[in-house]
Amino acid sequence: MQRFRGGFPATIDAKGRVKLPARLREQLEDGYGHEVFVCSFFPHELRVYPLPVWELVEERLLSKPAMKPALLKLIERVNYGQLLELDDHGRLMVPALLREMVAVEGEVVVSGRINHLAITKRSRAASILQEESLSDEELEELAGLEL
Amino acid sequence: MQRFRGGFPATIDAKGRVKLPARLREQLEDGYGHEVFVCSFFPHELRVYPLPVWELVEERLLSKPAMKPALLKLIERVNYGQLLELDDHGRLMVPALLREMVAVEGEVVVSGRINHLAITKRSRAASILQEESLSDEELEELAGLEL
DNA sequence: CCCGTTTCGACCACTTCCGACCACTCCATA
DNA sequence: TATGGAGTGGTCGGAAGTGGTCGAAACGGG
Repeated sequence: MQRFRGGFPATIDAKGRVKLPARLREQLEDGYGHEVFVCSFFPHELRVYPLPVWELVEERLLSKPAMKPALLKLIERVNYGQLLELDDHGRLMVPALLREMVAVEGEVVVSGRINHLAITKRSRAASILQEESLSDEELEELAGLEL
Repeated sequence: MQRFRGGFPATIDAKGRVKLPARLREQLEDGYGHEVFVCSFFPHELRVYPLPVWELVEERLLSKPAMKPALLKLIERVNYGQLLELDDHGRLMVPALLREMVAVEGEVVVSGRINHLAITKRSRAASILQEESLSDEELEELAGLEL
């Protein structure tokens, strides 16, 4: 199974178009075709799932027996997602509704996350990478991971 | 399993290219080929993993059951990494995004760290080597190590 | 129902970037 | 001094990214 890896810069223009970086687009189109499902789990990012992958994720979401509040919130968000196609330049046209709900526009980073792509504001990525080192407790957690 | 050992000077030129020191490059290419994954765990350094090694590390990172905050931060950082190839001179082209986000440029040190290479600013390496002696507590920790 | 406004997909043109290639210097060794 | 490996710097063309126009379709109000 093809894994998405790597973070690349991109921009969302005034019309809401995002050009997926070539490296990620290759991985996407070779493995799954050019249909994707775009949605948001969290306010700071958009997620782009290849359609076949999304169908599995959706299955898993809906099959959960107990409708815990967190799950309900998630499903409500997902319902505002969109099934989209890449145009011939590999661009996604993100509908106005999604753009409004998720505050991503202008300079963004598109990053591979194993089974989907994430679109986040570049400023957010920068602040995460530049964040000062982890606390002692956090370092403790990572001990034994053999990184 | 090939272990990386040794610290060597290198420079990152204006285009973001780093020539891996020959000694380390031999160890890398002989053992694993010329595909690498470059990412940042901490703001002051880049890490270069041979692809086969990275796949193991990634597995270990993702398989941790409890998503502790420190782990989440780490994974988010890793998502901005890049899959790269060495050019025919053994140089890595570090993408602008990573260069911006991790403050490494100009004079650096490339050092072997068992299973990966680290790229840090040379000034940082220098200050560590010149650092004043350890505190009493720190010396205490080291007792019995037979160094 | 009709028309003005908005939205979106297709198409086109320009700019930027980066990866491949080449040229040169600096040492160490013979 | 000749030679080869290592490190450094630059160029150049094709690919990738960016920005715009135009027309069809969708929508809402009168």
